Amino acid sequence: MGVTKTDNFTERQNEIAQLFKALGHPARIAIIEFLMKQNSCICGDIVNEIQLSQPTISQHLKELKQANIIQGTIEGKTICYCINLETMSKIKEILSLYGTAPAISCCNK
Amino acid sequence: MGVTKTDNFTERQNEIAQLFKALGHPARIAIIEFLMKQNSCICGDIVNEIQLSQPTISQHLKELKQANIIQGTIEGKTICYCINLETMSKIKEILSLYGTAPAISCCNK
DNA sequence: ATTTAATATCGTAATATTGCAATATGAAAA
DNA sequence: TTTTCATATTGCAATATTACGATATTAAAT
Repeated sequence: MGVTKTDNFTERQNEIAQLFKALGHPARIAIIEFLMKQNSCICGDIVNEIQLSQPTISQHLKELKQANIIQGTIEGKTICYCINLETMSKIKEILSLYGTAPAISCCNK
Repeated sequence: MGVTKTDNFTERQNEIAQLFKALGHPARIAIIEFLMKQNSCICGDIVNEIQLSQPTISQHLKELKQANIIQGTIEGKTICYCINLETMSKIKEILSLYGTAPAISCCNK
């Protein structure tokens, strides 16, 4: 149905999935990498950097913002986006929980 | 269009996005958490644990398998799935690249 | 050989996502 | 205050995802 049955899962599971989903598109990965590469905030040059239309980039930025992965501050008629380090740490913490080696395992012998 | 323009991005960016996309559903998060909780491989009791039909679970397992996040080994008429720790480390490495504080930043003052 | 049990695949309906052209908005510059 | 520039929103077409019933597959048990 294309509709996710969120009721079956915990709030935390849904929240985690939302975070990863927001990272699950190459344009959004490219945006994050660009923000990192700049080592500071940039504004609208993302559109020049990435070969997608301005509305499409704007939409991807919106999704990253909604997931709290980036944040934007208005600077005159420009907007300055950068990575939300708190959210990034949060994601890393989640992953450390998933990545520890189990004592017994049939597959990792 | 619902179609992702993968050509605009590097192979690595597409690969990373695929990994996160695979993690971007609460059922798949629940599956991973269950696999971790078991601290060993499990088989088909995922269907009992998660309130989704057997075909749906099977589909989610397939996606996780294709992304190399889990792996399954056949054990008689049962299949034993477990987390692929190598892939998990890979994802963690990627995130460490994204999560380091930039020297100059307009948002994190 | 048949049955049973576990998992996968197919087909399909409902909904979500992606992308863009057109247009709106909002703030500085002229 | 009109223009200009940067970004957001709307509307829509194409494709992808999610979910499940029905059915296939596969291997052990009888």
